[in-house]
Amino acid sequence: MARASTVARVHRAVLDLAPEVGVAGLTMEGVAARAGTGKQTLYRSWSSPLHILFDAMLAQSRADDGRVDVPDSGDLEADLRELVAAIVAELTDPSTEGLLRDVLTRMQAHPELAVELHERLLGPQMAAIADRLGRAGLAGADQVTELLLGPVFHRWLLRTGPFTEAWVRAHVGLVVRAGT
Amino acid sequence: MARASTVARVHRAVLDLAPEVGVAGLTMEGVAARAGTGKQTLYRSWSSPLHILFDAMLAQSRADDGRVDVPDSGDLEADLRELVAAIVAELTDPSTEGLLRDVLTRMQAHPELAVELHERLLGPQMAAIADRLGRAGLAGADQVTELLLGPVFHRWLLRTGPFTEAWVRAHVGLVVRAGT
DNA sequence: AACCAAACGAGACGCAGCGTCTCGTTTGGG
DNA sequence: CCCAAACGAGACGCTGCGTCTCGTTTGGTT
Repeated sequence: MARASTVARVHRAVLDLAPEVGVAGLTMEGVAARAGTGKQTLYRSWSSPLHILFDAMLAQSRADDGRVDVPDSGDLEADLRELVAAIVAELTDPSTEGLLRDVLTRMQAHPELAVELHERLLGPQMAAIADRLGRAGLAGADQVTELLLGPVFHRWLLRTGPFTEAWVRAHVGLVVRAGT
Repeated sequence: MARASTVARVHRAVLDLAPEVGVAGLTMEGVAARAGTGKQTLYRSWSSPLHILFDAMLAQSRADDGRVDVPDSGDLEADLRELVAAIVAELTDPSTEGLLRDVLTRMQAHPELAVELHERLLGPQMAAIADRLGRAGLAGADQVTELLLGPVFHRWLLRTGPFTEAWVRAHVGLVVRAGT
Protein backbone atom coordinates (compact mmCIF):
# COMPACT_ATOMS: atom_id res chain seq x y z
CA MET A 1 0.00 0.00 0.00
CA ALA A 2 2.53 2.55 1.13
CA ARG A 3 5.76 3.15 -0.77
CA ALA A 4 8.87 1.69 0.86
CA SER A 5 10.70 5.01 0.72
CA THR A 6 7.84 6.74 2.51
CA VAL A 7 7.77 4.11 5.25
CA ALA A 8 11.52 4.48 5.68
CA ARG A 9 11.26 8.25 6.05
CA VAL A 10 8.44 7.93 8.61
CA HIS A 11 10.36 5.31 10.60
CA ARG A 12 13.45 7.47 10.70
CA ALA A 13 11.39 10.49 11.74
CA VAL A 14 9.68 8.76 14.65
CA LEU A 15 12.89 7.14 15.88
CA ASP A 16 14.65 10.53 15.76
CA LEU A 17 11.77 12.31 17.44
CA ALA A 18 11.09 9.85 20.28
CA PRO A 19 14.26 10.57 22.29
CA GLU A 20 13.80 14.30 21.76
CA VAL A 21 10.23 14.72 22.94
CA GLY A 22 9.47 11.42 24.70
CA VAL A 23 6.78 8.96 23.78
CA ALA A 24 4.12 11.19 25.34
CA GLY A 25 5.28 14.08 23.19
CA LEU A 26 4.90 12.28 19.88
CA THR A 27 2.05 13.58 17.71
CA MET A 28 0.87 12.69 14.24
CA GLU A 29 1.46 16.29 13.19
CA GLY A 30 4.98 16.29 14.60
CA VAL A 31 5.92 13.05 12.88
CA ALA A 32 4.41 14.22 9.59
CA ALA A 33 6.35 17.48 9.74
CA ARG A 34 9.64 15.76 10.59
CA ALA A 35 9.15 13.12 7.91
CA GLY A 36 8.07 15.71 5.34
CA THR A 37 4.83 13.88 4.70
CA GLY A 38 1.14 14.69 4.75
CA LYS A 39 -0.95 13.62 7.72
CA GLN A 40 -3.18 11.53 5.50
CA THR A 41 -0.20 9.40 4.53
CA LEU A 42 0.34 8.52 8.19
CA TYR A 43 -3.32 7.77 8.87
CA ARG A 44 -3.37 5.55 5.79
CA SER A 45 -0.96 3.11 7.47
CA TRP A 46 -1.06 3.72 11.22
CA SER A 47 -3.61 4.81 13.78
CA SER A 48 -1.43 6.56 16.37
CA PRO A 49 2.14 7.69 16.98
CA LEU A 50 2.61 4.68 19.28
CA HIS A 51 1.73 2.32 16.43
CA ILE A 52 4.26 4.06 14.21
CA LEU A 53 6.96 3.88 16.86
CA PHE A 54 6.46 0.20 17.58
CA ASP A 55 6.43 -0.55 13.85
CA ALA A 56 9.68 1.38 13.47
CA MET A 57 11.30 -0.43 16.39
CA LEU A 58 10.27 -3.79 14.97
CA ALA A 59 11.72 -2.89 11.58
CA GLN A 60 14.91 -1.74 13.26
CA SER A 61 15.30 -4.89 15.36
CA ARG A 62 14.78 -6.88 12.17
CA ALA A 63 17.50 -4.85 10.44
CA ASP A 64 19.80 -5.36 13.45
CA ASP A 65 19.30 -9.05 12.73
CA GLY A 66 17.31 -9.37 15.95
CA ARG A 67 18.07 -12.98 16.58
CA VAL A 68 17.48 -14.46 20.02
CA ASP A 69 20.61 -16.19 21.22
CA VAL A 70 20.83 -18.04 24.49
CA PRO A 71 24.33 -19.03 25.62
CA ASP A 72 24.93 -22.79 25.66
CA SER A 73 28.27 -23.71 27.14
CA GLY A 74 27.08 -26.75 29.07
CA ASP A 75 27.13 -24.91 32.42
CA LEU A 76 23.44 -24.04 32.82
CA GLU A 77 23.73 -21.66 35.74
CA ALA A 78 26.59 -19.70 34.18
CA ASP A 79 24.71 -19.47 30.90
CA LEU A 80 21.57 -18.18 32.58
CA ARG A 81 23.57 -15.65 34.54
CA GLU A 82 25.05 -14.38 31.32
CA LEU A 83 21.63 -14.31 29.65
CA VAL A 84 19.95 -12.40 32.47
CA ALA A 85 22.86 -9.98 32.67
CA ALA A 86 22.50 -9.30 28.94
CA ILE A 87 18.75 -8.72 29.25
CA VAL A 88 19.25 -6.43 32.22
CA ALA A 89 21.93 -4.50 30.35
CA GLU A 90 19.57 -3.98 27.45
CA LEU A 91 16.68 -2.93 29.65
CA THR A 92 18.72 -0.46 31.68
CA ASP A 93 20.79 1.13 28.92
CA PRO A 94 20.54 4.76 30.07
CA SER A 95 19.98 6.09 26.56
CA THR A 96 16.83 4.03 26.05
CA GLU A 97 15.55 2.79 29.40
CA GLY A 98 12.86 5.41 29.91
CA LEU A 99 11.72 5.23 26.32
CA LEU A 100 11.63 1.46 26.24
CA ARG A 101 9.60 1.11 29.42
CA ASP A 102 7.29 3.85 28.23
CA VAL A 103 6.63 2.06 24.94
CA LEU A 104 6.12 -1.37 26.50
CA THR A 105 3.74 -0.11 29.16
CA ARG A 106 1.74 2.11 26.81
CA MET A 107 1.33 -0.76 24.38
CA GLN A 108 -0.60 -2.68 27.01
CA ALA A 109 -3.51 -0.26 26.60
CA HIS A 110 -3.88 -1.47 22.98
CA PRO A 111 -4.58 -5.22 22.97
CA GLU A 112 -3.62 -5.62 19.30
CA LEU A 113 -0.21 -4.09 20.01
CA ALA A 114 0.23 -6.23 23.11
CA VAL A 115 -0.52 -9.34 21.07
CA GLU A 116 1.93 -8.35 18.35
CA LEU A 117 4.62 -7.62 20.93
CA HIS A 118 4.14 -11.07 22.37
CA GLU A 119 4.13 -12.83 19.00
CA ARG A 120 7.11 -11.02 17.52
CA LEU A 121 9.42 -10.42 20.47
CA LEU A 122 8.49 -11.83 23.87
CA GLY A 123 7.22 -15.20 22.63
CA PRO A 124 10.25 -16.12 20.52
CA GLN A 125 12.60 -15.01 23.29
CA MET A 126 10.81 -17.14 25.87
CA ALA A 127 10.69 -20.08 23.47
CA ALA A 128 14.44 -19.86 22.93
CA ILE A 129 15.08 -19.86 26.67
CA ALA A 130 12.68 -22.74 27.26
CA ASP A 131 14.49 -24.64 24.54
CA ARG A 132 17.85 -24.13 26.28
CA LEU A 133 16.32 -25.26 29.59
CA GLY A 134 14.81 -28.31 27.95
CA ARG A 135 18.15 -29.31 26.48
CA ALA A 136 19.58 -29.15 29.98
CA GLY A 137 17.08 -31.83 30.95
CA LEU A 138 14.68 -29.68 32.97
CA ALA A 139 11.03 -30.60 33.16
CA GLY A 140 8.45 -27.82 32.88
CA ALA A 141 10.79 -25.62 30.88
CA ASP A 142 8.08 -23.08 30.01
CA GLN A 143 7.19 -22.57 33.62
CA VAL A 144 10.84 -22.20 34.64
CA THR A 145 11.30 -19.64 31.87
CA GLU A 146 8.58 -17.51 33.43
CA LEU A 147 10.25 -17.98 36.79
CA LEU A 148 13.46 -16.62 35.28
CA LEU A 149 12.03 -13.65 33.38
CA GLY A 150 9.09 -12.71 35.58
CA PRO A 151 11.03 -11.16 38.44
CA VAL A 152 13.31 -9.31 36.01
CA PHE A 153 10.42 -7.60 34.26
CA HIS A 154 8.57 -7.12 37.54
CA ARG A 155 11.54 -5.18 38.90
CA TRP A 156 11.99 -3.23 35.70
CA LEU A 157 8.38 -2.45 34.79
CA LEU A 158 7.19 -1.59 38.30
CA ARG A 159 10.51 -0.05 39.35
CA THR A 160 10.56 -2.07 42.57
CA GLY A 161 14.33 -1.96 42.81
CA PRO A 162 17.65 -1.53 41.00
CA PHE A 163 19.55 -4.34 39.31
CA THR A 164 22.86 -5.44 40.80
CA GLU A 165 25.18 -8.26 39.92
CA ALA A 166 24.49 -9.82 43.30
CA TRP A 167 20.75 -9.79 42.68
CA VAL A 168 21.16 -11.47 39.29
CA ARG A 169 23.43 -14.13 40.79
CA ALA A 170 21.03 -14.91 43.65
CA HIS A 171 18.00 -14.89 41.36
CA VAL A 172 19.49 -17.28 38.83
CA GLY A 173 20.62 -19.52 41.68
CA LEU A 174 17.06 -19.78 42.98
CA VAL A 175 15.66 -20.49 39.53
CA VAL A 176 18.14 -23.26 38.87
CA ARG A 177 17.39 -24.75 42.27
CA ALA A 178 13.67 -24.72 41.45
CA GLY A 179 14.16 -26.37 38.07
CA THR A 180 16.43 -29.26 39.04
CA MET B 1 -5.49 22.90 51.41
CA ALA B 2 -8.57 21.48 49.77
CA ARG B 3 -11.80 20.95 51.67
CA ALA B 4 -12.55 17.34 52.55
CA SER B 5 -16.00 17.49 51.00
CA THR B 6 -14.54 18.74 47.72
CA VAL B 7 -11.95 15.96 47.66
CA ALA B 8 -14.69 13.40 48.32
CA ARG B 9 -16.81 14.72 45.43
CA VAL B 10 -13.84 14.64 43.07
CA HIS B 11 -12.89 11.12 44.14
CA ARG B 12 -16.41 9.87 43.57
CA ALA B 13 -16.57 11.60 40.18
CA VAL B 14 -13.35 10.08 38.89
CA LEU B 15 -14.20 6.61 40.18
CA ASP B 16 -17.63 6.83 38.52
CA LEU B 17 -16.20 8.17 35.29
CA ALA B 18 -13.29 5.77 34.85
CA PRO B 19 -15.34 2.66 34.04
CA GLU B 20 -17.58 4.68 31.72
CA VAL B 21 -14.95 6.31 29.52
CA GLY B 22 -11.77 4.39 30.34
CA VAL B 23 -8.58 5.81 31.77
CA ALA B 24 -7.64 7.25 28.37
CA GLY B 25 -10.98 9.05 28.20
CA LEU B 26 -10.60 10.87 31.50
CA THR B 27 -10.08 14.62 31.17
CA MET B 28 -9.77 17.40 33.69
CA GLU B 29 -12.82 19.07 32.13
CA GLY B 30 -14.85 15.88 32.33
CA VAL B 31 -13.99 15.25 35.96
CA ALA B 32 -14.70 18.88 36.87
CA ALA B 33 -18.10 18.75 35.18
CA ARG B 34 -19.05 15.46 36.83
CA ALA B 35 -17.85 16.60 40.24
CA GLY B 36 -19.56 19.97 39.88
CA THR B 37 -16.31 21.79 40.50
CA GLY B 38 -14.20 24.38 38.73
CA LYS B 39 -11.12 23.32 36.83
CA GLN B 40 -8.90 25.46 39.01
CA THR B 41 -9.95 23.45 42.04
CA LEU B 42 -8.65 20.30 40.36
CA TYR B 43 -5.37 21.87 39.24
CA ARG B 44 -4.86 23.19 42.77
CA SER B 45 -4.50 19.63 44.08
CA TRP B 46 -3.65 17.36 41.14
CA SER B 47 -1.73 17.64 37.92
CA SER B 48 -3.57 15.14 35.70
CA PRO B 49 -6.63 12.88 35.66
CA LEU B 50 -4.33 9.92 36.33
CA HIS B 51 -3.08 11.54 39.53
CA ILE B 52 -6.67 12.08 40.63
CA LEU B 53 -7.63 8.50 39.85
CA PHE B 54 -4.70 6.98 41.72
CA ASP B 55 -5.38 9.26 44.67
CA ALA B 56 -9.02 8.15 44.67
CA MET B 57 -8.09 4.48 44.46
CA LEU B 58 -5.66 4.86 47.35
CA ALA B 59 -8.33 6.56 49.45
CA GLN B 60 -10.78 3.81 48.58
CA SER B 61 -8.39 1.00 49.47
CA ARG B 62 -7.75 2.78 52.75
CA ALA B 63 -11.50 2.95 53.39
CA ASP B 64 -11.85 -0.73 52.48
CA ASP B 65 -9.39 -1.26 55.32
CA GLY B 66 -6.79 -2.31 52.78
CA ARG B 67 -4.84 -4.54 55.05
CA VAL B 68 -2.40 -7.02 53.57
CA ASP B 69 -3.12 -10.47 54.93
CA VAL B 70 -1.10 -13.53 54.08
CA PRO B 71 -2.58 -16.88 55.11
CA ASP B 72 -0.60 -18.66 57.82
CA SER B 73 -1.92 -22.14 58.50
CA GLY B 74 1.47 -23.79 58.90
CA ASP B 75 1.32 -25.44 55.48
CA LEU B 76 3.50 -23.04 53.46
CA GLU B 77 2.71 -24.34 50.00
CA ALA B 78 -1.04 -24.40 50.58
CA ASP B 79 -0.90 -20.87 52.01
CA LEU B 80 1.02 -19.54 49.04
CA ARG B 81 -1.38 -21.22 46.65
CA GLU B 82 -4.25 -19.50 48.38
CA LEU B 83 -2.41 -16.18 48.36
CA VAL B 84 -1.53 -16.33 44.67
CA ALA B 85 -5.06 -17.42 43.81
CA ALA B 86 -6.41 -14.41 45.71
CA ILE B 87 -4.04 -12.01 43.93
CA VAL B 88 -4.92 -13.52 40.56
CA ALA B 89 -8.61 -13.23 41.32
CA GLU B 90 -8.20 -9.57 42.17
CA LEU B 91 -6.12 -8.85 39.06
CA THR B 92 -8.50 -10.62 36.70
CA ASP B 93 -11.84 -9.46 38.09
CA PRO B 94 -13.62 -8.77 34.79
CA SER B 95 -15.16 -5.53 36.04
CA THR B 96 -11.80 -3.94 36.78
CA GLU B 97 -9.05 -5.85 34.99
CA GLY B 98 -8.66 -3.54 32.02
CA LEU B 99 -8.87 -0.44 34.16
CA LEU B 100 -6.43 -1.72 36.75
CA ARG B 101 -3.79 -2.72 34.23
CA ASP B 102 -4.27 0.58 32.43
CA VAL B 103 -3.71 2.57 35.62
CA LEU B 104 -0.68 0.57 36.74
CA THR B 105 1.04 0.74 33.36
CA ARG B 106 0.30 4.43 32.79
CA MET B 107 1.64 5.27 36.23
CA GLN B 108 5.06 4.00 35.18
CA ALA B 109 5.42 7.00 32.88
CA HIS B 110 5.33 9.26 35.98
CA PRO B 111 8.21 8.34 38.29
CA GLU B 112 6.65 10.06 41.31
CA LEU B 113 3.49 7.99 40.90
CA ALA B 114 5.51 4.81 40.42
CA VAL B 115 7.38 5.53 43.65
CA GLU B 116 4.17 6.21 45.55
CA LEU B 117 2.61 3.01 44.21
CA HIS B 118 5.60 1.07 45.45
CA GLU B 119 5.68 2.73 48.86
CA ARG B 120 1.96 2.51 49.57
CA LEU B 121 0.85 -0.75 47.95
CA LEU B 122 3.48 -2.99 46.35
CA GLY B 123 6.13 -2.58 49.05
CA PRO B 124 3.92 -3.41 52.04
CA GLN B 125 2.42 -6.37 50.21
CA MET B 126 5.83 -7.77 49.39
CA ALA B 127 7.04 -7.15 52.93
CA ALA B 128 4.07 -9.08 54.33
CA ILE B 129 4.80 -12.01 52.05
CA ALA B 130 8.52 -11.96 52.85
CA ASP B 131 7.59 -11.95 56.52
CA ARG B 132 5.45 -15.06 56.08
CA LEU B 133 8.28 -16.78 54.19
CA GLY B 134 10.79 -15.82 56.86
CA ARG B 135 8.59 -17.29 59.57
CA ALA B 136 8.57 -20.54 57.58
CA GLY B 137 12.33 -20.61 57.99
CA LEU B 138 13.30 -19.68 54.43
CA ALA B 139 16.52 -17.81 53.76
CA GLY B 140 16.47 -14.97 51.24
CA ALA B 141 12.80 -14.27 51.82
CA ASP B 142 12.84 -11.03 49.81
CA GLN B 143 14.28 -12.75 46.80
CA VAL B 144 11.79 -15.60 47.02
CA THR B 145 8.97 -13.07 47.26
CA GLU B 146 10.01 -11.63 43.91
CA LEU B 147 10.20 -15.14 42.54
CA LEU B 148 6.60 -15.65 43.63
CA LEU B 149 5.12 -12.36 42.41
CA GLY B 150 7.30 -11.64 39.39
CA PRO B 151 5.83 -14.27 37.07
CA VAL B 152 2.29 -13.38 38.14
CA PHE B 153 2.71 -9.72 37.21
CA HIS B 154 4.73 -10.60 34.12
CA ARG B 155 1.84 -12.69 32.85
CA TRP B 156 -0.72 -10.09 33.77
CA LEU B 157 1.03 -6.89 32.70
CA LEU B 158 2.43 -8.20 29.43
CA ARG B 159 -0.54 -10.45 28.72
CA THR B 160 1.72 -13.41 27.98
CA GLY B 161 -0.93 -15.94 28.94
CA PRO B 162 -4.12 -16.66 30.90
CA PHE B 163 -4.21 -17.76 34.53
CA THR B 164 -5.37 -21.27 35.34
CA GLU B 165 -5.50 -23.18 38.57
CA ALA B 166 -2.96 -25.63 37.16
CA TRP B 167 -0.55 -22.80 36.39
CA VAL B 168 -0.84 -21.38 39.90
CA ARG B 169 -0.26 -24.82 41.43
CA ALA B 170 2.82 -25.52 39.31
CA HIS B 171 4.22 -22.04 39.86
CA VAL B 172 3.88 -22.15 43.63
CA GLY B 173 5.40 -25.62 43.61
CA LEU B 174 8.49 -24.34 41.83
CA VAL B 175 8.85 -21.37 44.14
CA VAL B 176 8.64 -23.52 47.26
CA ARG B 177 11.19 -25.88 45.77
CA ALA B 178 13.53 -22.96 45.12
CA GLY B 179 13.16 -21.60 48.63
CA THR B 180 13.73 -24.72 50.66
C1' DA C 1 7.40 7.09 -24.92
C1' DA C 2 2.92 8.22 -23.37
C1' DC C 3 -0.52 6.96 -20.06
C1' DC C 4 -3.04 6.50 -15.76
C1' DA C 5 -4.36 5.08 -11.26
C1' DA C 6 -2.45 4.83 -6.78
C1' DA C 7 0.10 7.15 -3.57
C1' DC C 8 1.49 11.40 -2.04
C1' DG C 9 2.39 16.72 0.14
C1' DA C 10 0.17 20.33 1.72
C1' DG C 11 -2.84 22.42 4.40
C1' DA C 12 -7.80 24.05 5.60
C1' DC C 13 -11.54 22.71 8.63
C1' DG C 14 -14.32 22.25 13.02
C1' DC C 15 -13.73 20.23 17.37
C1' DA C 16 -12.07 18.79 22.09
C1' DG C 17 -9.20 19.47 25.82
C1' DC C 18 -5.31 21.90 27.66
C1' DG C 19 -3.58 25.11 31.36
C1' DT C 20 -4.12 29.93 32.83
C1' DC C 21 -6.81 33.74 34.06
C1' DT C 22 -10.36 36.44 36.24
C1' DC C 23 -14.56 37.32 38.86
C1' DG C 24 -17.96 36.96 42.21
C1' DT C 25 -19.65 33.64 45.85
C1' DT C 26 -19.44 30.42 49.71
C1' DT C 27 -17.47 28.70 53.91
C1' DG C 28 -15.68 27.96 58.40
C1' DG C 29 -12.21 29.14 62.06
C1' DG C 30 -10.84 33.09 65.11
C1' DC D 1 -19.52 38.64 63.01
C1' DC D 2 -15.60 38.89 59.90
C1' DC D 3 -12.33 37.91 56.51
C1' DA D 4 -9.11 35.22 54.07
C1' DA D 5 -8.95 30.88 51.89
C1' DA D 6 -11.22 27.93 49.00
C1' DC D 7 -14.45 27.60 45.59
C1' DG D 8 -17.85 27.49 40.83
C1' DA D 9 -18.09 29.10 36.65
C1' DG D 10 -16.46 29.97 32.45
C1' DA D 11 -13.64 32.94 28.99
C1' DC D 12 -9.22 32.76 26.67
C1' DG D 13 -5.62 31.37 23.14
C1' DC D 14 -3.42 27.30 21.84
C1' DT D 15 -2.23 22.60 20.24
C1' DG D 16 -3.34 18.37 18.23
C1' DC D 17 -7.06 15.54 16.51
C1' DG D 18 -9.14 13.15 12.45
C1' DT D 19 -11.37 14.26 8.03
C1' DC D 20 -11.47 16.53 3.78
C1' DT D 21 -10.03 18.31 -0.66
C1' DC D 22 -6.80 19.56 -4.29
C1' DG D 23 -3.14 19.44 -7.32
C1' DT D 24 1.36 16.87 -7.90
C1' DT D 25 4.58 12.90 -8.18
C1' DT D 26 5.62 8.15 -9.21
C1' DG D 27 6.20 3.72 -11.24
C1' DG D 28 4.19 -0.10 -13.62
C1' DT D 29 1.43 -1.08 -18.15
C1' DT D 30 0.69 -1.07 -22.85
